Amino acid sequence: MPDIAIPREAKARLSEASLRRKPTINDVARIAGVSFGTVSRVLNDAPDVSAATRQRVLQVIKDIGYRRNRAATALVTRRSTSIGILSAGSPRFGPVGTLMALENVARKKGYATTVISVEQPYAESVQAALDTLDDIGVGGIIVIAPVVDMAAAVWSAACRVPVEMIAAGASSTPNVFTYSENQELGARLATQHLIDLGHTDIAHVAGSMDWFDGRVRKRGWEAALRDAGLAPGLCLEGDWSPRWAYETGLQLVREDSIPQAIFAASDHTALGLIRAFAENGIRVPDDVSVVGFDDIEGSDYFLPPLTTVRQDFTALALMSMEVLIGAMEGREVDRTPTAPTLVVRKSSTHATPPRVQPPKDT
Amino acid sequence: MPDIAIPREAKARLSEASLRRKPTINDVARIAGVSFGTVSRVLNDAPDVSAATRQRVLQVIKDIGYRRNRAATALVTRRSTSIGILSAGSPRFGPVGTLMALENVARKKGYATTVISVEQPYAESVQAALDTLDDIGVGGIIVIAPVVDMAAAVWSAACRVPVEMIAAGASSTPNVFTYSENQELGARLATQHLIDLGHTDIAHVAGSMDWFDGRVRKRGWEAALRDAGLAPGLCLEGDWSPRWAYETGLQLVREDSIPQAIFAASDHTALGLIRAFAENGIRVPDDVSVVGFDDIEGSDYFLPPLTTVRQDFTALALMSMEVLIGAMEGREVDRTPTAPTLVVRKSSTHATPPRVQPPKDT
DNA sequence: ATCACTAGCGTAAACGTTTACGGCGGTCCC
DNA sequence: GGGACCGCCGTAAACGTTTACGCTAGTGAT
Repeated sequence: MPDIAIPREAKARLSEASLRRKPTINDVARIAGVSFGTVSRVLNDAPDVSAATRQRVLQVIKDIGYRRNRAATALVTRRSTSIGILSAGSPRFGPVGTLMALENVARKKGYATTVISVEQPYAESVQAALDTLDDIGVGGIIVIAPVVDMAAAVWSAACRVPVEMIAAGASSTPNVFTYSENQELGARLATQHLIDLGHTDIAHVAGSMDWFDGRVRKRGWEAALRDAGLAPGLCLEGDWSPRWAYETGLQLVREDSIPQAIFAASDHTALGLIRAFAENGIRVPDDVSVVGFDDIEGSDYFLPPLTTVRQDFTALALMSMEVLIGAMEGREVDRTPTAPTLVVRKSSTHATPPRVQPPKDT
Repeated sequence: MPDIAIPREAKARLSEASLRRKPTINDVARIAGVSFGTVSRVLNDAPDVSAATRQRVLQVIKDIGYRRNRAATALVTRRSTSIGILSAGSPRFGPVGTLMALENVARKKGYATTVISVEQPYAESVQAALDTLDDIGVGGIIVIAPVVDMAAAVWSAACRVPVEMIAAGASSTPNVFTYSENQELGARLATQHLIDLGHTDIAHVAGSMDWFDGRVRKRGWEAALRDAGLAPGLCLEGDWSPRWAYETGLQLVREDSIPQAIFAASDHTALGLIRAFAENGIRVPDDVSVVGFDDIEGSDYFLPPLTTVRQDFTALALMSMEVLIGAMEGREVDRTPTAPTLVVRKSSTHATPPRVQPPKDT
C-alpha cells in the first residue's frame, strides 16, 4: 500500500553509494594530476594556485562528489564548525520556537548545531551537558535558560568555550554573556494597551517567578502602571499552566474580585482564566478585558480571539547567533535586544463605563 | 540588576580552564607512567591490562579531567557516534514533540544528534540536508516526514548511511525504512467513541491530504464507520489551520448541515470549528459532539475541554531510535508501532435523542 | 649571462586516536 | 631445564586534513 511510487533507480543508487568509499583529498589530487597540497589550497580558497589548475580541481571535486571530512579538519585545525545548544526540556512555547530558529541561522552560517536538553535538577545536568558538548567539540554554546535555577547552574559551571545565554532580563557575567528579547517592553505594551482603553484597575495573572519570563513580564506590567500614575493592581503568581489559571479565575469569581482588565502572563494562562469566567457567565471582553502573551498557534481562534504579544524568534535567533559567532571568532558585535509587538484582537475592549471617552479612531 | 548572585569563583575557573590545553591521551600516559596504548585500552575497555594499571590510569583520567577527542576517534575508526535528524520546518505540534524525545533517547544511548530542518521545495532542500549530515559524519539519519512531498524527496535521494523515516502509514523501501505511531488506530478510537455515544451521522473535518497524518486519520475514521455498518459521513479536507476550520464551521452553519458529531483531524481544527459554532449559538457538545486529535497543551481548558487523542511521543522516539541504532550496528530489531490513547473530556456526549439508550456507566 | 624575485606547486609533519603486531617476562608441563 | 603459552605492555602505522617550508621554472632587471 505505498502512497507514493518509489523510484526504481533508488536502490541501485544506494548500493553504489555505499560500496564506493568516500573519496578523499588524495583521490581528488590523483585524478586531477596535482598534489594533495594543491587541492587543499583550492578547498580553502588559498592563493598560490593558477586559475587553470583551480578549475580542473574544482571539476574533479564535483565529478566524484568529494566532500571534505570534518573530523579530520577539526582535528588538525583545533577549531570546530559546530555549535552546541543547551535547552530546558520543558516544551513550553518560547523555547521551542527559539530552538528551530537558532538551528536555521546557524546552518546558514555554515555551522552544524547539536542540541541537548536538560531537566531538573539543573546543578548536575547542566554541567554534564556542557561536558558532553565539549566532548563533541563545539566551538561555542548557546543556552536557552528560561528558568532562574538553570541560569544559576550555567553561571557556576566551568566551560572551555564561549557561552551565550538567552534569558530575558538576566545579566551578563564575565564568562557567560546574555542576550534576549526585550520582554519587559512587551509587557509594557500589553499593559499600556489596557490603559489606553481606559482601564485603571489592571491586574496581572503572572507566570512563575522561577522563570525569567515571569519576572520580566511582571516588571513590565508594574512599570507601565507606575508610569501612568496608576496604583499597582492585583498580582497573582502562578505556574503558566491553564489549570492553575483556571483555579485562579474561579477564585476571583468566588470572591467577586474580578478586575476591569487582566494582563495574563501567557496565552495559556489567559485560556484558563477565560474558561473560568465563561463557566460563570462572565463575558470577555465585555465584563473583563484580557490580554495574553506569546501569540501561540490558535490564539486567534480562542473564544474570543486573544489580544496578545508576539515575539520575533527569528530575529532573536539571528541576533544571538551573530553575537556568539562573533565571540567565537574574536569579533565584537553590537547587541541591542529585539522588540516584541502587540497584536490586538477581540479579548480587550474599552472600560465600561468609560471614565474618559477615548479619542475616536476608526 | 542581577537577579541572582554570581559565584565569585566562576571567573577564575574559566580562565584556568581556557588556559590549560585540553589534555590528550599522551598526557594521561605520561602521568600514569604507561604508554598511550595502555591508556587506549582502558578507555575502550579492552582486555590485556592489569587491574592495578587500569585503576591508576582511571585515576589520572579523572584527576586531570581528560576527555577523549571525538574528532580523532571518528577519523580513525570511521564510525561516528552521532546521528542526524531531518525535520520539516513547520512547527506543528507532532514534529516538535518527536524531536525533543528523539534527542533525549539518543543522548542516553551515547549518541549526539544534530538536527536540520528543511523547507519547501523539498526536492532540493532534502538532498542538501542529507549531504550536510553526511559531511558532519553521522552514522544514521532519522527523518521526520509529516508531508508526502518530503517523504518522496527522501525516497529518491541518495545517502550513504541508514535512513529511517517517521511517517504515519508510509511504506518502507529498500533504502529507507519507516516507523510510526499507529495513528489510524487513534482515529478509529476517536470515531468509535462517537459511535459508542450513539451517533450515526459522524463527519470528519480532515487535515491536509498532503500530510500522512491527514491521510491516515481519515482512513481510520472511514474504517471505523465501515466496521460499524454506518454510512460514510461528510468529509471536508483542509489544511490543519484553525482559520480554515473556522470558515468551514461557518459554512456548515450557513448550509444548516451540521452533523451530529465531528471527528476533527487535530485540536487546532477543533478549535476553529468550535468558535464558528459558538458564534452562531450552536453548543458543543449539546448540539454537536466534537473530538480532536493531538491533546495539545491547553486543550483541557478549551471551551469546552476537548475530547481528543494523545500520542506517546516518548515511546515513539524510543522505539524508532532503537530501530535505527540497530540498523547502524547491523542488528535486526522488532518494530511494532506504538499505540495512541483516547482521552475523554467534555466536548463529546450522547446523541440526542439517543436512538438506543446507552448502558449506564458512572 | 647573472641575479633576485615570485608564482605555482610539492612534501613533511602534526593533530589525537585506534588497531595490528611484536616483545618480554613468568608459569606450567613434560 | 627447555619449550610452549599467556598476561601484560610498548610501538608503528594509519585515518584525512592543514600548515609551514622548500623547491623549480620563469620573468625582469642589471
